[in-house]
Amino acid sequence: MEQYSDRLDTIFQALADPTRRAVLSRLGGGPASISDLARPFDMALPSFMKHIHFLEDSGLIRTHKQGRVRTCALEKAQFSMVETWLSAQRALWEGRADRLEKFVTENEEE
Amino acid sequence: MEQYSDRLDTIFQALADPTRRAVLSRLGGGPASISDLARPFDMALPSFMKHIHFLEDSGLIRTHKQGRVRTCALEKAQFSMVETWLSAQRALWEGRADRLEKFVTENEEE
DNA sequence: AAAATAGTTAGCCATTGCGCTAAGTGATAG
DNA sequence: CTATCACTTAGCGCAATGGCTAACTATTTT
Repeated sequence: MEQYSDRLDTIFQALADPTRRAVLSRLGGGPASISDLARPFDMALPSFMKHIHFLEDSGLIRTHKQGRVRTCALEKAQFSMVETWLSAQRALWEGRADRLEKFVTENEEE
Repeated sequence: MEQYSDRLDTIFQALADPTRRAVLSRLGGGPASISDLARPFDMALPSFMKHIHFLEDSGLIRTHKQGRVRTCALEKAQFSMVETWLSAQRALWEGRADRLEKFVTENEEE
């Protein structure tokens, strides 16, 4: 359970970019193709694709190609990593020394 | 309300590093000095200080120097930015077209 | 079959991130 | 008043990020 931290790294970093967050919001409404997703952004396609790859590597979206079209969809479950971390953090503030706290501190301190 | 997105950038990026998350967890237990915080990490002090500055710039911690000691403390309120974004995201999945959704989409799409 | 569409690959560039060492400052301890 | 302590500043090096253009592949459309 040491890659828990690595996953969080990647997820938080995926979320640290406005383009990627906007893509996630868009996908909240349902799946979409790369070009549909890219349209609102003033950015060359290859640049945009990097964001898609980043999101896919983080596990926040999954994609699948059919014919010449690649469709992207949210991987909602991945968001719970963030929620778990936040809850654990709150648990610490509140001085609760429960499972959650142990789990996180043991996995975070290097 | 255009810097809402910039704030999120900085906050998420602050969270995208295991050292910084560990510091936040540590501070969850109460304020601490720089050297106390740095002790567990196998890292030169100036390197560690960059993390502290990053956290302070993100607003997730605040610090204050007295004599030669700088004390750091959590700025818990800042964590709600993340929670708000997550809630908004969930609201989108659930097709709820409420205030939250509008707020986020209007501020995210560039 | 030719043209248009939807991605993809390769490579360049500037900036930022994250580590380091060396040397400096200002407060406190002896 | 000298030494130590707790940062702080300056600057270096390397890898990753986020943008670009140019050129390519594979699928539809016409």
